[in-house]
Amino acid sequence: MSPFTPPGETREKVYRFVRRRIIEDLPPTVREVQEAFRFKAVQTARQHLERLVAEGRLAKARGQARGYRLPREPGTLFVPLLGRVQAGELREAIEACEGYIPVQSRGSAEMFGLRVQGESMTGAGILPGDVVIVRQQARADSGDIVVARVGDEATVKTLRLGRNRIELHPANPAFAPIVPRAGECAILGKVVEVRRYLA
Amino acid sequence: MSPFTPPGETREKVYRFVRRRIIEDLPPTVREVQEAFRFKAVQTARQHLERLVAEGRLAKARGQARGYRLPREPGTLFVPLLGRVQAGELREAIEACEGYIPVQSRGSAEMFGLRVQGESMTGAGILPGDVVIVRQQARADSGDIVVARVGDEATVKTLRLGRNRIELHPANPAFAPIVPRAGECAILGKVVEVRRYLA
DNA sequence: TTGAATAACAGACAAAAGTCTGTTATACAC
DNA sequence: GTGTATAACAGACTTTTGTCTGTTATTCAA
Repeated sequence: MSPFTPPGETREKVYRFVRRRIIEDLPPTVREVQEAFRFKAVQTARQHLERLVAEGRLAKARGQARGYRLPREPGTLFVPLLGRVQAGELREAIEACEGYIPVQSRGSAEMFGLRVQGESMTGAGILPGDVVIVRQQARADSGDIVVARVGDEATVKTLRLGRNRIELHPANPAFAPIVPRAGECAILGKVVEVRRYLA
Repeated sequence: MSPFTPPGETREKVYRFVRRRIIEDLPPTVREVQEAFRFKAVQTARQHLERLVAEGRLAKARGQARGYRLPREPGTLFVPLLGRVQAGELREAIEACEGYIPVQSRGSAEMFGLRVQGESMTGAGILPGDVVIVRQQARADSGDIVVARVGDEATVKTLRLGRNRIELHPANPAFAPIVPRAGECAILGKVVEVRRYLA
Protein backbone atom coordinates (compact mmCIF):
# COMPACT_ATOMS: atom_id res chain seq x y z
CA MET A 1 0.00 0.00 0.00
CA SER A 2 1.19 3.49 -0.67
CA PRO A 3 2.79 3.92 2.67
CA PHE A 4 1.38 6.99 4.16
CA THR A 5 -1.82 8.35 5.61
CA PRO A 6 -1.95 11.32 7.96
CA PRO A 7 -0.84 10.54 11.52
CA GLY A 8 -3.63 9.24 13.69
CA GLU A 9 -6.24 9.15 10.97
CA THR A 10 -6.23 5.44 10.41
CA ARG A 11 -5.92 4.83 14.12
CA GLU A 12 -9.06 6.83 14.71
CA LYS A 13 -10.91 4.62 12.28
CA VAL A 14 -9.47 1.52 13.87
CA TYR A 15 -10.66 2.73 17.24
CA ARG A 16 -14.17 3.33 15.98
CA PHE A 17 -14.22 -0.06 14.32
CA VAL A 18 -13.06 -1.88 17.41
CA ARG A 19 -15.38 0.03 19.70
CA ARG A 20 -18.33 -0.73 17.50
CA ARG A 21 -17.46 -4.39 17.37
CA ILE A 22 -16.99 -4.62 21.12
CA ILE A 23 -20.24 -2.86 21.82
CA GLU A 24 -22.40 -4.62 19.31
CA ASP A 25 -20.95 -8.07 19.03
CA LEU A 26 -17.55 -9.38 19.96
CA PRO A 27 -14.12 -7.84 20.20
CA PRO A 28 -12.38 -8.46 16.88
CA THR A 29 -9.22 -10.51 16.54
CA VAL A 30 -6.11 -8.75 15.36
CA ARG A 31 -6.51 -10.37 11.98
CA GLU A 32 -10.11 -9.29 11.71
CA VAL A 33 -8.91 -5.74 12.12
CA GLN A 34 -6.25 -6.41 9.54
CA GLU A 35 -8.81 -7.65 7.04
CA ALA A 36 -11.29 -4.90 7.76
CA PHE A 37 -8.69 -2.33 6.80
CA ARG A 38 -7.02 -4.37 4.07
CA PHE A 39 -3.69 -4.19 5.81
CA LYS A 40 -1.16 -6.45 4.16
CA ALA A 41 0.49 -7.25 7.47
CA VAL A 42 -0.97 -8.40 10.75
CA GLN A 43 1.50 -6.24 12.52
CA THR A 44 0.00 -3.08 11.14
CA ALA A 45 -3.27 -3.84 12.84
CA ARG A 46 -1.49 -4.90 15.98
CA GLN A 47 0.52 -1.72 16.01
CA HIS A 48 -2.58 0.43 15.93
CA LEU A 49 -4.26 -1.65 18.58
CA GLU A 50 -1.30 -1.60 20.90
CA ARG A 51 -0.98 2.11 20.54
CA LEU A 52 -4.64 2.57 21.36
CA VAL A 53 -3.99 0.57 24.49
CA ALA A 54 -0.98 2.72 25.31
CA GLU A 55 -3.14 5.78 24.89
CA GLY A 56 -5.63 4.29 27.29
CA ARG A 57 -8.40 4.23 24.73
CA LEU A 58 -8.54 0.47 24.75
CA ALA A 59 -7.77 -2.15 27.34
CA LYS A 60 -6.65 -5.66 26.68
CA ALA A 61 -6.08 -9.06 28.20
CA ARG A 62 -2.72 -10.37 27.10
CA GLY A 63 -2.46 -13.50 25.05
CA GLN A 64 -6.16 -14.00 25.00
CA ALA A 65 -8.28 -14.45 21.94
CA ARG A 66 -10.33 -11.33 21.31
CA GLY A 67 -8.71 -9.73 24.30
CA TYR A 68 -9.36 -6.10 23.47
CA ARG A 69 -11.99 -4.30 25.55
CA LEU A 70 -13.23 -0.86 26.29
CA PRO A 71 -11.25 0.51 29.23
CA ARG A 72 -14.12 1.51 31.46
CA GLU A 73 -16.77 -0.97 30.67
CA PRO A 74 -20.05 0.77 29.85
CA GLY A 75 -21.38 -1.21 32.77
CA THR A 76 -24.29 -2.70 30.95
CA LEU A 77 -25.99 -5.52 32.71
CA PHE A 78 -29.12 -7.49 32.08
CA VAL A 79 -31.85 -7.50 34.64
CA PRO A 80 -34.76 -9.90 34.79
CA LEU A 81 -38.14 -8.53 33.81
CA LEU A 82 -40.91 -9.65 36.14
CA GLY A 83 -44.58 -9.45 35.36
CA ARG A 84 -45.79 -9.56 38.88
CA VAL A 85 -44.28 -10.10 42.29
CA GLN A 86 -46.14 -11.92 44.98
CA ALA A 87 -45.44 -12.36 48.63
CA GLY A 88 -41.89 -13.27 49.44
CA GLU A 89 -41.21 -14.83 46.09
CA LEU A 90 -38.80 -12.23 44.80
CA ARG A 91 -35.87 -14.62 44.57
CA GLU A 92 -37.94 -17.22 42.85
CA ALA A 93 -39.64 -14.74 40.56
CA ILE A 94 -36.22 -13.61 39.43
CA GLU A 95 -35.00 -17.14 38.88
CA ALA A 96 -38.06 -18.09 36.92
CA CYS A 97 -38.32 -15.09 34.68
CA GLU A 98 -37.73 -15.39 30.99
CA GLY A 99 -36.99 -11.95 29.68
CA TYR A 100 -33.96 -9.82 30.34
CA ILE A 101 -33.51 -6.16 29.58
CA PRO A 102 -30.30 -4.19 29.26
CA VAL A 103 -29.65 -1.56 31.89
CA GLN A 104 -26.79 0.83 32.30
CA SER A 105 -25.45 0.65 35.79
CA ARG A 106 -22.39 1.97 37.53
CA GLY A 107 -22.36 -0.26 40.59
CA SER A 108 -23.15 -3.92 40.78
CA ALA A 109 -26.38 -3.71 42.74
CA GLU A 110 -29.02 -6.32 42.24
CA MET A 111 -31.81 -5.02 40.09
CA PHE A 112 -34.95 -6.17 38.40
CA GLY A 113 -37.59 -4.82 36.05
CA LEU A 114 -41.28 -4.77 36.89
CA ARG A 115 -44.25 -4.05 34.69
CA VAL A 116 -46.54 -1.48 36.28
CA GLN A 117 -50.20 -2.22 36.75
CA GLY A 118 -52.82 0.40 37.44
CA GLU A 119 -52.98 4.15 37.18
CA SER A 120 -51.98 5.15 40.67
CA MET A 121 -48.74 6.82 39.55
CA THR A 122 -49.80 8.61 36.39
CA GLY A 123 -49.14 11.95 38.04
CA ALA A 124 -45.45 11.05 38.19
CA GLY A 125 -45.43 10.09 34.53
CA ILE A 126 -45.62 6.37 35.27
CA LEU A 127 -48.39 4.87 33.18
CA PRO A 128 -49.94 1.39 33.20
CA GLY A 129 -47.77 -0.98 31.22
CA ASP A 130 -44.60 0.97 31.88
CA VAL A 131 -41.59 -0.93 33.11
CA VAL A 132 -39.82 0.30 36.21
CA ILE A 133 -36.20 -0.64 36.82
CA VAL A 134 -35.73 -1.32 40.50
CA ARG A 135 -32.56 -1.42 42.55
CA GLN A 136 -33.09 -3.86 45.37
CA GLN A 137 -32.80 -2.27 48.79
CA ALA A 138 -34.77 -2.60 51.98
CA ARG A 139 -34.64 1.07 52.93
CA ALA A 140 -35.24 4.26 51.02
CA ASP A 141 -35.53 7.99 51.57
CA SER A 142 -38.68 10.02 51.92
CA GLY A 143 -39.74 11.10 48.46
CA ASP A 144 -38.22 8.13 46.65
CA ILE A 145 -40.42 6.14 44.35
CA VAL A 146 -40.25 2.60 45.60
CA VAL A 147 -41.60 -0.84 44.97
CA ALA A 148 -43.12 -2.17 48.17
CA ARG A 149 -44.84 -5.36 49.05
CA VAL A 150 -48.04 -4.70 50.94
CA GLY A 151 -49.73 -7.90 51.93
CA ASP A 152 -49.54 -10.20 48.96
CA GLU A 153 -48.88 -7.81 46.14
CA ALA A 154 -46.09 -5.51 44.99
CA THR A 155 -46.94 -1.92 44.29
CA VAL A 156 -45.18 1.20 43.03
CA LYS A 157 -45.61 4.29 45.18
CA THR A 158 -43.89 7.37 46.50
CA LEU A 159 -42.44 6.76 49.94
CA ARG A 160 -43.14 9.20 52.78
CA LEU A 161 -41.48 8.59 56.10
CA GLY A 162 -43.53 9.77 59.06
CA ARG A 163 -42.73 9.69 62.74
CA ASN A 164 -43.17 6.05 63.49
CA ARG A 165 -44.74 4.90 60.32
CA ILE A 166 -44.29 4.87 56.61
CA GLU A 167 -46.78 6.02 54.02
CA LEU A 168 -47.08 4.99 50.42
CA HIS A 169 -48.45 7.81 48.34
CA PRO A 170 -49.94 7.43 44.90
CA ALA A 171 -49.44 10.20 42.34
CA ASN A 172 -53.05 10.33 41.33
CA PRO A 173 -55.82 12.11 43.29
CA ALA A 174 -58.20 9.25 42.53
CA PHE A 175 -56.20 6.98 44.81
CA ALA A 176 -55.71 7.13 48.56
CA PRO A 177 -52.40 6.85 50.40
CA ILE A 178 -51.56 3.52 51.96
CA VAL A 179 -50.50 3.49 55.58
CA PRO A 180 -49.46 -0.04 56.32
CA ARG A 181 -49.00 -1.35 59.81
CA ALA A 182 -45.52 -2.46 60.85
CA GLY A 183 -44.61 -5.85 59.42
CA GLU A 184 -47.33 -5.64 56.87
CA CYS A 185 -45.11 -3.93 54.36
CA ALA A 186 -41.64 -4.43 52.99
CA ILE A 187 -39.69 -2.21 50.66
CA LEU A 188 -38.35 -4.29 47.81
CA GLY A 189 -36.34 -1.59 46.15
CA LYS A 190 -36.09 1.87 44.71
CA VAL A 191 -37.20 2.81 41.24
CA VAL A 192 -34.19 4.14 39.38
CA GLU A 193 -35.63 4.21 35.90
CA VAL A 194 -38.96 4.23 34.11
CA ARG A 195 -39.43 2.88 30.61
CA ARG A 196 -42.30 2.91 28.20
CA TYR A 197 -42.19 0.83 25.05
CA LEU A 198 -44.30 2.32 22.29
CA ALA A 199 -43.47 0.62 19.02
CA MET B 1 -14.18 -38.10 38.48
CA SER B 2 -16.88 -40.45 39.58
CA PRO B 3 -18.44 -40.79 36.21
CA PHE B 4 -22.04 -40.00 36.64
CA THR B 5 -24.36 -37.13 37.27
CA PRO B 6 -28.04 -37.19 36.30
CA PRO B 7 -28.68 -36.67 32.57
CA GLY B 8 -28.96 -33.08 31.60
CA GLU B 9 -28.15 -31.65 35.00
CA THR B 10 -24.61 -30.61 34.26
CA ARG B 11 -25.63 -29.44 30.83
CA GLU B 12 -28.18 -27.13 32.36
CA LYS B 13 -25.47 -25.58 34.50
CA VAL B 14 -23.17 -25.29 31.52
CA TYR B 15 -25.91 -23.51 29.63
CA ARG B 16 -26.47 -21.03 32.42
CA PHE B 17 -22.76 -20.42 32.74
CA VAL B 18 -22.30 -19.80 29.05
CA ARG B 19 -25.36 -17.60 28.77
CA ARG B 20 -24.25 -15.50 31.67
CA ARG B 21 -20.79 -15.09 30.20
CA ILE B 22 -22.14 -14.16 26.79
CA ILE B 23 -24.55 -11.63 28.20
CA GLU B 24 -22.25 -10.02 30.70
CA ASP B 25 -18.84 -10.25 29.17
CA LEU B 26 -17.50 -12.50 26.44
CA PRO B 27 -18.41 -15.94 25.23
CA PRO B 28 -16.12 -18.39 27.04
CA THR B 29 -13.64 -20.62 25.26
CA VAL B 30 -14.15 -24.35 25.44
CA ARG B 31 -11.31 -24.58 27.90
CA GLU B 32 -12.75 -21.86 30.07
CA VAL B 33 -15.88 -23.95 30.38
CA GLN B 34 -13.72 -26.95 31.15
CA GLU B 35 -11.96 -25.12 33.94
CA ALA B 36 -15.14 -23.59 35.34
CA PHE B 37 -16.57 -27.06 35.84
CA ARG B 38 -13.31 -28.80 36.71
CA PHE B 39 -13.65 -31.19 33.83
CA LYS B 40 -10.52 -33.24 33.35
CA ALA B 41 -10.95 -33.30 29.60
CA VAL B 42 -11.60 -30.53 27.14
CA GLN B 43 -13.86 -32.82 25.26
CA THR B 44 -16.30 -33.02 28.13
CA ALA B 45 -16.92 -29.32 27.90
CA ARG B 46 -17.06 -29.48 24.14
CA GLN B 47 -19.54 -32.29 24.28
CA HIS B 48 -21.93 -30.32 26.40
CA LEU B 49 -21.53 -27.24 24.26
CA GLU B 50 -22.08 -29.10 21.03
CA ARG B 51 -25.15 -30.73 22.40
CA LEU B 52 -26.54 -27.39 23.47
CA VAL B 53 -26.00 -26.24 19.91
CA ALA B 54 -27.77 -29.35 18.61
CA GLU B 55 -30.65 -28.59 20.92
CA GLY B 56 -30.81 -25.11 19.51
CA ARG B 57 -30.09 -23.50 22.85
CA LEU B 58 -26.79 -22.12 21.67
CA ALA B 59 -25.46 -21.08 18.30
CA LYS B 60 -21.88 -21.12 17.24
CA ALA B 61 -19.44 -19.98 14.60
CA ARG B 62 -17.23 -22.90 13.64
CA GLY B 63 -13.53 -22.75 14.18
CA GLN B 64 -13.70 -19.33 15.69
CA ALA B 65 -12.33 -18.34 19.04
CA ARG B 66 -15.17 -17.75 21.50
CA GLY B 67 -17.61 -18.72 18.80
CA TYR B 68 -20.57 -19.62 20.97
CA ARG B 69 -23.50 -17.22 20.94
CA LEU B 70 -27.09 -17.05 22.01
CA PRO B 71 -29.24 -18.34 19.16
CA ARG B 72 -31.65 -15.46 18.91
CA GLU B 73 -29.47 -12.64 19.88
CA PRO B 74 -31.18 -10.53 22.51
CA GLY B 75 -30.75 -7.88 19.88
CA THR B 76 -29.17 -5.39 22.19
CA LEU B 77 -27.56 -2.51 20.47
CA PHE B 78 -26.13 0.73 21.66
CA VAL B 79 -27.58 3.94 20.40
CA PRO B 80 -25.99 7.35 20.65
CA LEU B 81 -27.53 9.74 23.15
CA LEU B 82 -27.90 13.24 21.78
CA GLY B 83 -28.50 16.29 23.88
CA ARG B 84 -29.92 18.41 21.17
CA VAL B 85 -30.40 18.19 17.43
CA GLN B 86 -30.10 21.18 15.21
CA ALA B 87 -30.86 21.68 11.56
CA GLY B 88 -29.62 18.96 9.29
CA GLU B 89 -26.89 17.88 11.59
CA LEU B 90 -28.33 14.54 12.60
CA ARG B 91 -25.50 12.52 11.04
CA GLU B 92 -22.92 14.72 12.60
CA ALA B 93 -24.66 14.86 15.94
CA ILE B 94 -24.63 11.08 16.01
CA GLU B 95 -20.99 10.88 15.03
CA ALA B 96 -19.95 13.42 17.61
CA CYS B 97 -21.89 12.10 20.58
CA GLU B 98 -20.10 10.57 23.50
CA GLY B 99 -22.64 8.55 25.42
CA TYR B 100 -24.28 5.34 24.33
CA ILE B 101 -27.24 3.61 25.87
CA PRO B 102 -28.32 -0.01 25.49
CA VAL B 103 -31.56 -0.65 23.69
CA GLN B 104 -33.35 -3.87 22.95
CA SER B 105 -34.24 -4.05 19.30
CA ARG B 106 -35.45 -6.76 16.99
CA GLY B 107 -34.55 -5.21 13.65
CA SER B 108 -31.44 -3.34 12.74
CA ALA B 109 -32.96 0.06 12.27
CA GLU B 110 -30.88 3.10 12.96
CA MET B 111 -31.82 4.65 16.26
CA PHE B 112 -30.76 7.39 18.59
CA GLY B 113 -31.64 8.72 21.99
CA LEU B 114 -32.70 12.28 22.62
CA ARG B 115 -33.11 14.14 25.87
CA VAL B 116 -36.47 15.89 26.03
CA GLN B 117 -36.66 19.58 26.74
CA GLY B 118 -39.82 21.34 27.81
CA GLU B 119 -43.17 20.28 29.13
CA SER B 120 -45.15 20.04 25.95
CA MET B 121 -45.65 16.27 26.21
CA THR B 122 -46.32 15.79 29.90
CA GLY B 123 -49.84 14.64 29.11
CA ALA B 124 -48.36 11.60 27.39
CA GLY B 125 -46.14 10.84 30.35
CA ILE B 126 -43.06 12.37 28.74
CA LEU B 127 -41.47 14.76 31.19
CA PRO B 128 -38.62 17.25 30.80
CA GLY B 129 -35.31 15.43 31.09
CA ASP B 130 -36.71 12.13 29.89
CA VAL B 131 -34.85 10.32 27.16
CA VAL B 132 -36.78 9.21 24.11
CA ILE B 133 -35.45 6.39 21.97
CA VAL B 134 -36.09 7.21 18.35
CA ARG B 135 -36.13 4.92 15.34
CA GLN B 136 -35.06 6.94 12.34
CA GLN B 137 -37.70 7.14 9.65
CA ALA B 138 -38.95 9.92 7.44
CA ARG B 139 -42.60 8.96 7.59
CA ALA B 140 -44.93 8.00 10.40
CA ASP B 141 -48.60 7.30 11.03
CA SER B 142 -51.16 9.65 12.45
CA GLY B 143 -51.07 9.31 16.20
CA ASP B 144 -47.42 8.31 16.43
CA ILE B 145 -45.19 10.26 18.72
CA VAL B 146 -42.39 11.54 16.57
CA VAL B 147 -39.28 13.65 16.66
CA ALA B 148 -39.54 16.34 14.01
CA ARG B 149 -37.29 19.12 12.98
CA VAL B 150 -39.20 22.37 12.65
CA GLY B 151 -36.98 25.16 11.47
CA ASP B 152 -33.78 24.84 13.40
CA GLU B 153 -34.77 22.75 16.36
CA ALA B 154 -35.90 19.19 16.98
CA THR B 155 -39.09 18.65 18.93
CA VAL B 156 -41.12 15.74 20.27
CA LYS B 157 -44.81 15.79 19.38
CA THR B 158 -47.77 13.65 18.42
CA LEU B 159 -48.19 13.50 14.67
CA ARG B 160 -51.60 14.19 13.09
CA LEU B 161 -51.94 13.79 9.37
CA GLY B 162 -54.50 16.14 7.82
CA ARG B 163 -55.63 16.48 4.22
CA ASN B 164 -52.66 18.20 2.71
CA ARG B 165 -50.74 19.06 5.76
CA ILE B 166 -49.28 17.62 8.89
CA GLU B 167 -49.83 18.81 12.41
CA LEU B 168 -47.63 18.37 15.44
CA HIS B 169 -49.71 18.18 18.58
CA PRO B 170 -48.38 18.68 22.08
CA ALA B 171 -49.86 16.66 24.92
CA ASN B 172 -50.32 19.63 27.19
CA PRO B 173 -53.18 22.14 26.97
CA ALA B 174 -50.78 24.97 27.71
CA PHE B 175 -49.14 24.49 24.32
CA ALA B 176 -50.57 25.05 20.86
CA PRO B 177 -50.34 22.64 17.93
CA ILE B 178 -47.73 23.35 15.32
CA VAL B 179 -48.84 23.39 11.71
CA PRO B 180 -45.67 23.75 9.68
CA ARG B 181 -45.66 24.70 6.04
CA ALA B 182 -44.38 22.18 3.53
CA GLY B 183 -40.60 21.95 3.52
CA GLU B 184 -40.35 23.66 6.84
CA CYS B 185 -40.57 20.43 8.74
CA ALA B 186 -38.95 17.01 8.54
CA ILE B 187 -39.75 13.92 10.54
CA LEU B 188 -36.56 12.55 11.99
CA GLY B 189 -38.03 9.42 13.48
CA LYS B 190 -40.59 7.73 15.62
CA VAL B 191 -40.40 7.48 19.38
CA VAL B 192 -40.34 3.81 20.29
CA GLU B 193 -39.41 4.12 23.91
CA VAL B 194 -39.41 6.63 26.74
CA ARG B 195 -36.99 6.48 29.64
CA ARG B 196 -36.67 8.40 32.83
CA TYR B 197 -33.58 8.05 34.99
CA LEU B 198 -34.35 8.77 38.62
CA ALA B 199 -31.42 7.65 40.73
C1' DT C 1 21.71 16.02 6.30
C1' DT C 2 20.78 13.59 10.12
C1' DG C 3 17.80 11.74 13.35
C1' DA C 4 13.37 10.77 15.33
C1' DA C 5 8.63 9.45 14.78
C1' DT C 6 4.97 7.34 12.26
C1' DA C 7 2.75 4.15 8.80
C1' DA C 8 3.02 0.15 6.65
C1' DC C 9 4.84 -4.32 5.21
C1' DA C 10 7.11 -9.39 5.31
C1' DG C 11 7.67 -13.46 7.35
C1' DA C 12 7.92 -16.25 11.01
C1' DC C 13 7.10 -18.33 15.79
C1' DA C 14 4.38 -19.53 19.89
C1' DA C 15 0.50 -19.81 22.45
C1' DA C 16 -4.41 -20.28 22.65
C1' DA C 17 -8.37 -22.45 21.27
C1' DG C 18 -11.12 -25.53 18.27
C1' DT C 19 -11.39 -30.25 16.81
C1' DC C 20 -10.78 -35.22 16.57
C1' DT C 21 -10.28 -40.39 17.74
C1' DG C 22 -10.76 -43.53 21.04
C1' DT C 23 -11.67 -45.40 25.95
C1' DT C 24 -14.19 -46.28 30.42
C1' DA C 25 -18.19 -46.31 33.32
C1' DT C 26 -23.09 -45.93 34.57
C1' DA C 27 -27.99 -46.21 33.65
C1' DC C 28 -31.89 -47.98 31.28
C1' DA C 29 -34.81 -50.56 27.93
C1' DC C 30 -35.44 -54.94 25.66
C1' DG D 1 -27.46 -60.72 29.23
C1' DT D 2 -27.27 -57.33 25.07
C1' DG D 3 -27.60 -53.04 23.07
C1' DT D 4 -28.01 -48.11 23.34
C1' DA D 5 -27.51 -43.66 25.34
C1' DT D 6 -25.17 -40.51 28.38
C1' DA D 7 -21.24 -38.69 31.18
C1' DA D 8 -16.70 -38.30 31.58
C1' DC D 9 -11.84 -38.91 30.48
C1' DA D 10 -7.03 -39.15 27.74
C1' DG D 11 -4.25 -37.53 24.47
C1' DA D 12 -3.27 -35.67 20.36
C1' DC D 13 -3.78 -32.79 16.02
C1' DT D 14 -4.94 -28.42 13.51
C1' DT D 15 -6.33 -23.96 13.02
C1' DT D 16 -6.72 -19.58 14.80
C1' DT D 17 -4.83 -15.99 16.97
C1' DG D 18 -1.41 -13.34 19.53
C1' DT D 19 3.34 -12.03 19.35
C1' DC D 20 7.93 -11.04 17.62
C1' DT D 21 12.04 -9.40 14.63
C1' DG D 22 13.29 -6.82 11.03
C1' DT D 23 12.60 -3.76 6.79
C1' DT D 24 10.99 0.22 3.84
C1' DA D 25 9.05 4.68 3.16
C1' DT D 26 7.37 9.25 4.45
C1' DT D 27 7.16 13.45 7.29
C1' DC D 28 9.06 16.79 10.25
C1' DA D 29 12.24 19.10 13.31
C1' DA D 30 16.93 20.19 14.53
